[in-house]
Amino acid sequence: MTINQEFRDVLREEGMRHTWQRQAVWDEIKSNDEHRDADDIFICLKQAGYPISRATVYRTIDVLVSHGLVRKLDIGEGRMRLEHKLDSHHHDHLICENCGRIIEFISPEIEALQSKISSAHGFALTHHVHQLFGRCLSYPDCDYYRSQNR
Amino acid sequence: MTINQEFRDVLREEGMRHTWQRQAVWDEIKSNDEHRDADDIFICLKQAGYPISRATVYRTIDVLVSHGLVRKLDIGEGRMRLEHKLDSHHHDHLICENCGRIIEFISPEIEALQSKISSAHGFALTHHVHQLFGRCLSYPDCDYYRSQNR
DNA sequence: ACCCTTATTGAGATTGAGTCTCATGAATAT
DNA sequence: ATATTCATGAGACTCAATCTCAATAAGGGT
Ligand SMILES: [Mn+2]
Ligand SMILES: [Mn+2]
Ligand SMILES: [Zn+2]
Ligand SMILES: [Zn+2]
Repeated sequence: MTINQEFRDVLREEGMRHTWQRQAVWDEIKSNDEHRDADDIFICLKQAGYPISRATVYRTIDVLVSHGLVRKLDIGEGRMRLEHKLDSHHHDHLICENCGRIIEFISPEIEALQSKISSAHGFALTHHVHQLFGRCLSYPDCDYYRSQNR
Repeated sequence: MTINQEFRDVLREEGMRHTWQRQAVWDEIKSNDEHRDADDIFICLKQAGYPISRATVYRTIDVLVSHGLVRKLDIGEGRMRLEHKLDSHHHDHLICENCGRIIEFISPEIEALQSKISSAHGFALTHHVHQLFGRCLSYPDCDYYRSQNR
């Protein structure tokens, strides 16, 4: 999954076709570590000159998610954010309600407690959503960052 | 908040008017402990014969939420579920992906860890979203329950 | 290289939860 | 009772995401 050739193979193993559209969406999502949404990706590709359709971007994102290459993140905005799973160990998120910053955190203790709670209730845990909302006091530019990022 | 007279007062303290529509929405939400959505409430009221509008149901829910009487629950279905906060200490949810059951859990350990993580990142925590998705092995009627509840 | 089959695409229509508009109606204060 | 002003209802509207379907192109076979 680190080089182009591999993405072509991931698709072929499922009998799916490798198109420049799919490659372009995957490349764009890989290209940075922010938590952008589908329309961000679409706009980037259009501005880079690709004649791609919004529907194809959405469809490709679903392909990437079903192959475990991308994760959708719903932070209650009415749209999905995305993140590639290349260098990723699982993590959850801290979200600043003022400036919008998204900080990642890992807590083996919480992960363990989740498993414990699930089995205590006779649940086979498949995944979880865990988000902490607040205000990032530690970033002095919280308000400035907000003004810069919509 | 347990008797009618009090809801009228809650509204009046904010200079808001007490209408039968607001009372009916609040009564309906109070009437059971499931996690229904706005349209469930609307349909119940219509079937009970109230000539209420969908817009009023949505608006009243927001009033109830802002007064701390109701909590919105987003479990990634594209719509909000609701729960009244009458007998409620804070809790989070286990959600069965097969039958749709929603089980409540409380974990003081996790709550404490959340605070710890937030302050470690210089965050002033305001609220959190924590949901465990899986399958409820402990309920033998999981499939049956699913078939009964859409 | 060329065909053929069939997955994929693009444009725009559609969906669905939730919000907004604004004329009409109702709740409260005096 | 009247006046004031907030709340309501019907339907238009928003916005992310999905769907439709005719046109296109990927990739296996020759
Ligand atoms: Mn992340
Ligand atoms: Mn609950
Ligand atoms: Zn901030
Ligand atoms: Zn179940």
